[in-house]
Amino acid sequence: MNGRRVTVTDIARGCGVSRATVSLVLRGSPLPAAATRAKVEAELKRQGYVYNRAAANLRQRRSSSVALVINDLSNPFFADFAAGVDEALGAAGYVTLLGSTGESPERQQRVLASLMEHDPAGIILSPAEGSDGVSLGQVLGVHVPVLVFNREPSHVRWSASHWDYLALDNRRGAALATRHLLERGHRRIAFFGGHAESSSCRDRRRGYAEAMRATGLEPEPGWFVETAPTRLDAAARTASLFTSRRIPTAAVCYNDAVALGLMLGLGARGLAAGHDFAVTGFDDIPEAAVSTPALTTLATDPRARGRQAAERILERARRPDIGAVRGIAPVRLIIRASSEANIA
Amino acid sequence: MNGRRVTVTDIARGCGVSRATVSLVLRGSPLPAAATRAKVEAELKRQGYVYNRAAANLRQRRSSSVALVINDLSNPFFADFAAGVDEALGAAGYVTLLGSTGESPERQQRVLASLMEHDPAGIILSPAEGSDGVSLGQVLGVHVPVLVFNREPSHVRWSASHWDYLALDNRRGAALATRHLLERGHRRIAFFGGHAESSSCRDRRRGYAEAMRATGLEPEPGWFVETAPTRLDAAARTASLFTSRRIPTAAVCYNDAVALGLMLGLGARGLAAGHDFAVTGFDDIPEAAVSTPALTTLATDPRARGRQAAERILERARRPDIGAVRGIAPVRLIIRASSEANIA
DNA sequence: GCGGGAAATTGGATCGTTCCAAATCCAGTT
DNA sequence: AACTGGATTTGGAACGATCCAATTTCCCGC
Repeated sequence: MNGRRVTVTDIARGCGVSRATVSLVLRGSPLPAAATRAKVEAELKRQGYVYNRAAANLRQRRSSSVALVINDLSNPFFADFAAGVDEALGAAGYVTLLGSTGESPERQQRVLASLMEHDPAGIILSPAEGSDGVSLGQVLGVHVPVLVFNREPSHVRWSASHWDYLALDNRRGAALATRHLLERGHRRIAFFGGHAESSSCRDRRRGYAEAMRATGLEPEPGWFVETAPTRLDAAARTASLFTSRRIPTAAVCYNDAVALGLMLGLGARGLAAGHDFAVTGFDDIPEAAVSTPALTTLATDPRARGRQAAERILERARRPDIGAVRGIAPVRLIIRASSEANIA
Repeated sequence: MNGRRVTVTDIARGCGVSRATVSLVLRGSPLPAAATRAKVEAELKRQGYVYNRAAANLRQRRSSSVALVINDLSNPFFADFAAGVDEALGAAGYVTLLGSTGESPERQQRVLASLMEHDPAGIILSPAEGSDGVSLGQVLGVHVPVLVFNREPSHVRWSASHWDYLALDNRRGAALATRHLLERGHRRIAFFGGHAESSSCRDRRRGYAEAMRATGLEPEPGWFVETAPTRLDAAARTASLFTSRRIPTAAVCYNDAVALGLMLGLGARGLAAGHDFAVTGFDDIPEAAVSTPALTTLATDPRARGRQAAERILERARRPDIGAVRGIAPVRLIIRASSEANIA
């Protein structure tokens, strides 16, 4: 319980060799003689030595950590992503510096500034809503490798920056869901939920609209309903779908939370999702598989995305010279009962 | 994009003062004259200086990080806990070193060893299932403050250790749910689900039994049903409740997953939870509020637990001498429709 | 017994910061 | 002009590891 930690100097003194030799043993160099190595190793164990990586990193001018900044950890999608990042970083001998911002750009600035002081080898940032690329550029400086995940901050000149980008294939995902509903015979299909100005919502709307037009259908303005990306707001705005001149028989929803909210809202109007009205989501959160009805949605494998992000940032740390990479991760349509509705 | 980071020496040279003076300015000491301070600050901005906290920590022999090791980040309960920890640590100027173990004790050992090398000011550990206190003691050593969250590793001699402990008030929670059902007039109440050997299940069963006896009722052996803590297994074992000589009219469930499973199982037997049979859960997962019927359960506020854990570990880092603390966090009964059943 | 070359070991400087004791500065007194 | 004492400033040694050039040890053949 008393203070002072054991250092290489203590070990060196304890077994009559120099600090340099102890250091060689610690790093598994082949230089030390077998007998010396054994002697040192015994002493390390005897004194309960713990390596001080901070000191080593200082001398070696390198870093053994990567910062991970997450906008919303309580969202299982991001929590899984974080787990994936940590898993891959750990396997590569790096440690994860966590920062969560709770979707606040101001807090994000503070968190990033604090993490930068710990000299991370790279930064994986899932930006808070409303992040500004210029402010980000200010805290992050120009030296540290950065990977932006999932959504685009405003005012980023990607062409001029060295930031990597990794996002889901929102456009194709929404198109897959839309085509699925079209194949089931639906023609009046709405796009429900999300903040229209967010980059992910824009992309999903675009995929939806393209799939519609590819079948010769033009989405009506009344079929776009904007909501907060939460169950509650989605439920509250269900009515908006039924004021349109041509009432939709199905909806591609911005994400699962919104879809579940819509199903609640439909229930309140006496409509059964999956029977009177078809619904699809996005994300495949655990609840999607067990809701009533089970939700047709797009699986994104956030854990694998996390591993991918970690590997990419480490690769960039190794070779800072290569140009920025834009990665779009595939999504997979999972068909369940909620899209089984008959056509009204 | 080129290498070399700016150091105090660069700043000192850049504005003709000594390193020591720059350091004083950096730390906001009142010693430097206003004019000097201004000059230095301008230079700091001009060169885009970033503080190197690792170097400072080395010199000052202190640490500005706390390690957080989580058994299962993809569980929203723990993800929320992590968010709370990070929030409180960040507010106190500390950084979170994250490690996730995926419920593997072996990986937990590796993760802890790696984190220890970064010299954290403390460790918050939510142990993997099957953790062994002796192995933990080996990696953690005896110097670093430790707080164990939520479950007890085996073979820990708490009386001899300096580890803090923080868990939910399982016993009182189960008692609250039981009393609630008793007040609604139920007399034949079962305790449904969970692995009897887990510490949390033991505690909850105990709270239930105590509440029953306090009303002069003796729980019958047939009223204890063991299940895996999952929806599926709970649904499958519903029948066991109805083989008893005196068939229960209500059940206190081990957790929400089990309760939701039981409600499914009841439905399959033609019974409506909340109408023909009363059910309570534990955890208040997001789904509990929106299931049909909505689930009466115990809210545990994991985020607040996280803040609490962070504050406790920082307090201990400040004063390592005080004895170990065992903390039991309150839980709150949330009454919803699932416990509204009439008495059969 | 000795020169020579490989193998093993080592002292001292260094990473970027802070600590500390000592040095310098600058009125204001005598 | 010398002196005083508070306010500022500063050089150099740490912190715990690693790098590097230099030194010591060891073994071999002659």
